[in-house]
Amino acid sequence: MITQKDVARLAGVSVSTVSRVLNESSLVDEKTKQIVESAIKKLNYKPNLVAYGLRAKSSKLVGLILPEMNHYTYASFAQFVEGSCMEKGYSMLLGLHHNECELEKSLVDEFQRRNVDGLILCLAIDEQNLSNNLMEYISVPTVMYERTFNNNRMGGIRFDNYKAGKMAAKYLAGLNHKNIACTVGPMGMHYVQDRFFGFRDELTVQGIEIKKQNVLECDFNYRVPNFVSGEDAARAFLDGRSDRDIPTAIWAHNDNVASGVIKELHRRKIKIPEEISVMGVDNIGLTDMIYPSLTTIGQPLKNMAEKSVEMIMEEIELGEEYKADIVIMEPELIIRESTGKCRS
Amino acid sequence: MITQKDVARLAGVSVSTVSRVLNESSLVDEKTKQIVESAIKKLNYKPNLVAYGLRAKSSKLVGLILPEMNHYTYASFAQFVEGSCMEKGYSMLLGLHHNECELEKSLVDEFQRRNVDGLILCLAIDEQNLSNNLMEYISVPTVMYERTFNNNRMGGIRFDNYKAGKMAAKYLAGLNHKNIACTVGPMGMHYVQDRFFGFRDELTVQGIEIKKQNVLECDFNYRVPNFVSGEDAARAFLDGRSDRDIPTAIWAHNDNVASGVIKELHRRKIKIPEEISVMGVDNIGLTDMIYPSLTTIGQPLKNMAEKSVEMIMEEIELGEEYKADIVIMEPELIIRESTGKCRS
DNA sequence: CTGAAAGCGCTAACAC
DNA sequence: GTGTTAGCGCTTTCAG
Repeated sequence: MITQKDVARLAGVSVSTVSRVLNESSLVDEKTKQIVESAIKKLNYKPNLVAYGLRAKSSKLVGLILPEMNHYTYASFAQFVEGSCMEKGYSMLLGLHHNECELEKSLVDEFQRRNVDGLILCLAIDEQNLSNNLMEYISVPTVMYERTFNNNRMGGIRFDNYKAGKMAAKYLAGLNHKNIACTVGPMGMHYVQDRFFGFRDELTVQGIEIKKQNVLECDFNYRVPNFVSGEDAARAFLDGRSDRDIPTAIWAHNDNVASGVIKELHRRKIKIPEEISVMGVDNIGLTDMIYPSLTTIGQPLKNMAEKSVEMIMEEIELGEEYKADIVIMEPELIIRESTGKCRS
Repeated sequence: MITQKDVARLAGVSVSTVSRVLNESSLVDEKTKQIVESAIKKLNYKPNLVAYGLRAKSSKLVGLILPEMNHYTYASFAQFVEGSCMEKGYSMLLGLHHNECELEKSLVDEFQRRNVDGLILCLAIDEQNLSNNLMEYISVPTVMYERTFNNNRMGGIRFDNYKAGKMAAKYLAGLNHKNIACTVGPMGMHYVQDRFFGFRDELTVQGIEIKKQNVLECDFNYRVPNFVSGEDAARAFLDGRSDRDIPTAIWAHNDNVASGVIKELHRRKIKIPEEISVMGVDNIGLTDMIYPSLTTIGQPLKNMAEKSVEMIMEEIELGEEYKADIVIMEPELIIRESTGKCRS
């Protein structure tokens, strides 16, 4: 390993001069600067970031903690976070907690022991369960992703799930659908609730009532893949019903579930969207790859990732002055082929 | 931040004693050990890993460098690598180079400056272009993922692409298909070549000749999504052909492309697999979510990830003694709904 | 068995 | 302007 010492020796100066050149603390003679710089180049010296971090008490490291990576939204979010960090001269540590609190805690610990400058965190559990527990462990600037809560100490960023639900309902109502079904995840999760309440409220505004048997809570327990829940849901909405009772539109609370719905409809040779319109939320990569391509409400993942990193940077900069804020990002209606006018 | 100093003060011992307790270098009296341990607990002291790393010249950090995260195989591989690292007490830095050599180089640089103990690297470019360039920059234990090459300095791990091609061909031939089409990526990439050569060679073994117009090189340039290439390919295999000329089976060189093929077939109301069988490679999450679910040749991503980390650990341990090895992992035939017996 | 001291590679006061 | 010195939090000789 080449160190400042080596450079200093070659250039015939002291290490602090080398340091000064590197940090552009202008108080260095142009001539010595040149000499040092050529020595740096000759030795191909690169400052060691561990030592820098120890001394400067800043690691230039951001820790990103997510549930998993097998899910498009997380993978994509991670990709954008990485990009933003890189751009700002930070590297990204990635940890996955698989929705296990123990793992989550040890990741937080580990990352803090690595002096991360900031943490972007998507909690394993609902905000209720956590507040007392994990919160005290965290002593670095943190942005909560997706599961936010107000503690005016940590920033948060999330998607406007309520509005997403409303947009979906409005769009389907605008296509003249009256008999509408939907899936929901476990209502314990805020974001799940929000999506559903938005959907229901907007239907009410539109003068549409959603029948109880047309709302299906999926067994969203991480043991059954989402799309299988979708297949089950489609079955529930179709089996043993008279034609009049069959919904003309199905809104799934996420795209994975929607893909399962579509799969089951294909299996039954039901035409999409001619007979039944299908819609999701998230705008994952899959939406364009299936037939028919899926109409959905998109999350602005890139913006959310960039904003998260910006918030972290701001928090790092301001320190105590920082005032925690929860940023809620706008959903976007993305119309593809899986939805159409109601024909009955 | 709580440091050893604080613990030492509280326990009434020296920092070196604290360090000894932490590192279990047994030469410490049971009684003082107890005192120190209770002080540690009381203060909730956690050793700082940056300082440890600087001193020990081991960061307990593995750097994973991949092209991107929007692709299922990479996301999944990353997930498994993270899990393996975690298990072994390592954290994972993640970097994405988006197939840009410049970015790749700066990631390697950056990670090395962070004293990563090892690197798992999926190159941005084909091995040819790189050897002179990047190789010299890398001075830590490295495992090449997916794009391997023999330089007996770095380990490598990849999927047996040739065999994957063979397995696909054998399976389709076994279903009695004779008129078979396939897609290929840019033949400059070894792994693309391997898949195709395996496919072609096995067809020859089976006494089947693949017509030139039934091999379509996709414009696999990262500007067009894979699945769009698949749609284009399907069109090319179908348009302006007499019924006799239309293939009864299409093998795509990856699952994303296969999904595009399926999409286009749906659009034309062609029954899968009754009229045309479709098959892919990789076994990405999508394969189960589309209709019909996709028969494919699976990569053992979990094994590959675990093996990569093991190789890194071995290399770290053995140092100069380490003998670089290229490990080639077995493909697995996964039969789903998109393929069936030839009916013509 | 334990404490004191040196040093990992770097930066920042403080002299000169 | 530049060199000297101290110190970030830790481990590891070396004495005792």
